[in-house]
Amino acid sequence: MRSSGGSWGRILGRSFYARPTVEVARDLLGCYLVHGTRAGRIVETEAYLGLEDRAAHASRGLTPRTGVLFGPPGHAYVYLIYGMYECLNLVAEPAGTPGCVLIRALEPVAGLDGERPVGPGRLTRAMGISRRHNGADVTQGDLVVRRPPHPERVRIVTTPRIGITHCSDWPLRFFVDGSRFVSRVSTRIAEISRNAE
DNA sequence: CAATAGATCATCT
DNA sequence: GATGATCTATTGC
Repeated sequence: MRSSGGSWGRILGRSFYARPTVEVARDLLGCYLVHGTRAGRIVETEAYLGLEDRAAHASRGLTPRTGVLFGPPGHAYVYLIYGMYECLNLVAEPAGTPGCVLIRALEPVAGLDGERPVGPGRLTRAMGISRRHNGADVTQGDLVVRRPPHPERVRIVTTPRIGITHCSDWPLRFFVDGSRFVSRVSTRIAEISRNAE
């Protein structure tokens, strides 16, 4: 696999991420998360916004931890949750504006050796992603996202986000309709629509 | 099935 | 010192 013509498509560049967080979250569905020889197809995401979104880390403002969220788009934000699991986010919006997309579930594609990359804490474990990737540029290097040459046209289901206490009604969770690899399907559905590809 | 408890620690108050 | 964008095992119906 070469960087331009690999079987998993072209690497998503900075401009893909420098857009409204919700757009990025929806458009990431169907793309491939690739770390070394491991790869998975993104089938579930959540958008986390800025100061107005009390569920987002960025709502606390600029702190040592949240610095990446206020930085340039196309970087990884990885943090430890519940002392035990690590969550992978991709920073969106232009530099200076916070916003990120939590990757919640992957469909296994390569190198995962039977581990089910479903759920934010499990997929990082399966993909070998950890806090060492915090701040890493995902438009180049060993951790990247690729868009397939001919993306499958899918239905996108929109629901409230999972596992949060604030803003728990905001419809900011997106998943590929019908995928077996979604963390929880039985949530009340806000909307079903189609993606652009 | 659904509901609950426990593990475990960086971050912020 | 409390909290939390989780997961697993266990209990209870």
